[in-house]
Amino acid sequence: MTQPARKPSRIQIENRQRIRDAALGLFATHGFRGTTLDQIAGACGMHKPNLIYYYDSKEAIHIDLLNTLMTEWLSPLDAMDPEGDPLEEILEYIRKKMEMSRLYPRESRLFANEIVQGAPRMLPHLERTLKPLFDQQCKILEDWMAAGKLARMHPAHLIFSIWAVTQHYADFEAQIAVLLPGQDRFADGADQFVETMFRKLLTP
Amino acid sequence: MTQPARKPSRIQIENRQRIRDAALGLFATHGFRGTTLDQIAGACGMHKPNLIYYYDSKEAIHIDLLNTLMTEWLSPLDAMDPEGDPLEEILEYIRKKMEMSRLYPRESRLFANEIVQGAPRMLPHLERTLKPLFDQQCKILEDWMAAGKLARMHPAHLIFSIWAVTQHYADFEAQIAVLLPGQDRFADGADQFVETMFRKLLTP
DNA sequence: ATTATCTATAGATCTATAGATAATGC
DNA sequence: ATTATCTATAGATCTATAGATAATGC
Repeated sequence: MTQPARKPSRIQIENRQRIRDAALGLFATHGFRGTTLDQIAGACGMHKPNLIYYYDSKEAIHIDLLNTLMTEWLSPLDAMDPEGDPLEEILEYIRKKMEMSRLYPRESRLFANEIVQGAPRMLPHLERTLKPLFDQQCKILEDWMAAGKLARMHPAHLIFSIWAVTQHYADFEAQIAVLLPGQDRFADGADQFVETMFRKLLTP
Repeated sequence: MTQPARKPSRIQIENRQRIRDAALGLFATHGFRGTTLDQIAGACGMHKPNLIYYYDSKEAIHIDLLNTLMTEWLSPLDAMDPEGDPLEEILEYIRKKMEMSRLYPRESRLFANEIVQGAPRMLPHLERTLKPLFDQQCKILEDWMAAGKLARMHPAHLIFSIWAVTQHYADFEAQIAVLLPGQDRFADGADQFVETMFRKLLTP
């Protein structure tokens, strides 16, 4: 209710962005309940009540983050072209997913947190937005397989395995850092491994 | 300090078990900070101060859970036999990991929560216990590959991909339930998909 | 006697608000 | 005038303790 109603000013937009940026890192690392307004305020150099001036509540920040996440997260899946070369289309999708793990690990972990905890705030979003896109992509994969252009397998589980492997590098980074110490996790052949793996798997 | 010092009685052992069982589900779903002593007490039918009678603090419950988790989580990795048939050893390991996702999703999610959040309480454990075992298993895989019994690939990333794919079914169950509704996620070919996938990948 | 349970609550922490003060835009 | 920032704090929630009461074991 404290939230401004009219067209947002430049300062409004900038400050809301600053808040989201600070909150993203904290929610991703400590979860929703594990993050306090004090921490967010500290991270973006604002005072606590100022956050509530820009967002109705702590939850409103979280929901705003999840909403923008959902659209950004889906964009590469959207891009698979039924007319393109099947293997290259999928490998390009996988490359994009790996790039997202590298560039946006906070986003990946925020999403992981939300889903591991049963997707309390995102279930409707998954139903309405992800599900149709997912079904459509499964259909494309099935057609490619039926046409003998890809090895036959369960398309849904194929997508799950792509998500699992690519997101693992962002979500389990703390574990990987222990097991492959002193190396850039990505430069060290993760991309190459993943690409080779799926190429072999998908080749008929 | 309230915690009993001497040999634990049967009731001690039982009640501590009840507490752990209740706390496991809650920590796995809501995270450490997202879970309250009230909730744990409610879930195991005890009074709040009674929990502190059996455990020094909320954190002590969490740490106890992570400790037991660490040993149980590692046992299947331990079981790969350098003398066995390479492909069958790995596939058997994968089957065990899938079974663990199916039977112990709470444990998998507790672990995922901890790692996604940077492993604040488990990093030393990972260093001391998981790392040596991991290096040893990488060595075994390398030897098998060098002997031409497995397709050549980066052994560490191979293990990561096995973990990622198998644990995904437990950790992202909420998402999978939306995308493959009305089906038993496991009966519906997940096991078969994963086994076929890695068999193809690993065959030289 | 010792071990376990229960009620009541202290003290810390956390979200959100009230309201005064400062900065900005017409 | 309107928008933004800041101090102080109310009220809720949460961990952990004190201490009285009940149950169990020798």
